[in-house]
Amino acid sequence: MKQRQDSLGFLVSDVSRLMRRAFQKQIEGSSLTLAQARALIYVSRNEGIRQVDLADLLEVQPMTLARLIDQLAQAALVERRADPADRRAYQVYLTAAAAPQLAAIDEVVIAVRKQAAKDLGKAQLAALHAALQSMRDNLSGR
Amino acid sequence: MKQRQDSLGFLVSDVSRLMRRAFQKQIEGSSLTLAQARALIYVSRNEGIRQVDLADLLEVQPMTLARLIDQLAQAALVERRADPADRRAYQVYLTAAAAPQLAAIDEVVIAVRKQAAKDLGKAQLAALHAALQSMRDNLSGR
DNA sequence: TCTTATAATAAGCACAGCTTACTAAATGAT
DNA sequence: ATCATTTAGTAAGCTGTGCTTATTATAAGA
Repeated sequence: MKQRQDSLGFLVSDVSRLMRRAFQKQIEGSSLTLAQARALIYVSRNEGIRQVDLADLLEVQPMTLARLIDQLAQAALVERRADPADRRAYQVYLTAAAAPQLAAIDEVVIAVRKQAAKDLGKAQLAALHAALQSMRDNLSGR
Repeated sequence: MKQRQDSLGFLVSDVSRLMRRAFQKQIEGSSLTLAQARALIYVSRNEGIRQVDLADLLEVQPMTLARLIDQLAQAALVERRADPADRRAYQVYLTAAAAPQLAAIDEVVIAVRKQAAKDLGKAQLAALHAALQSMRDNLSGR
């Protein structure tokens, strides 16, 4: 055994990188990146959301989100519609083409989790989830 | 409560991003990035290691590691010495300037962990660590 | 009305990884 | 011994994902 004694932060960043790698390998062909997939999922759960609110949900800067929406719009998976109540703002909606992509994402997400967490029991998985969520809350500083 | 129901992968990537953000904020002035810090720590635990072996330990491509070593060498924190047994290879050593940097890194690492994991008990933290390590092993594909 | 705040974005930078292609040296096969 | 293959390191350049700063148009508050 390797006795690496990594600190928590480095460990999380490792796992994140490796999960991204696994994701990208398995979603090959759909040409979606992890960040795009995440944004798409959030749009699907909040159709009609404004960009600024979506950015807040995703905890990224508005500019970061704007580019993601650009990419998803170019792939014809979402569309911007003018907010009737605010002429500065857009509302983001899914297109019909999004459904199969969302299904594909879901499959990959499940497959990656299966691979990564295959040695964890149900209770361990739940504990892990709770711990990570608590960490995110503590770090999000908002 | 926000009821986000994120999948494990996205959650890990969130936490990773937020921890990186916290790290960079706190290590301000030392001009080290997270990846550089990680590489420096690994050098400190394996002085004289060859680059290719270090890359393997860090689970990055040799090219990725070469650039990290470039940066650390330019900051005069490590130095390359010719491997006496293989004229193609370098061995990587710390310089005297590395010690205070390593100490600073350690401080920040501890501070970030404290902030992130402040709601986790000792046992929970240990379980989290174990779970993440198991995930890394399952994903590292080697 | 006039000032300030907000939504989106343009421009451009930083970080951290990758692939491909190359050189020099080591290793293995014939 | 020679020749082919593999290996260590790196140059060049791309990608993904985030950031900051500044600009424009609009909305909202004083």
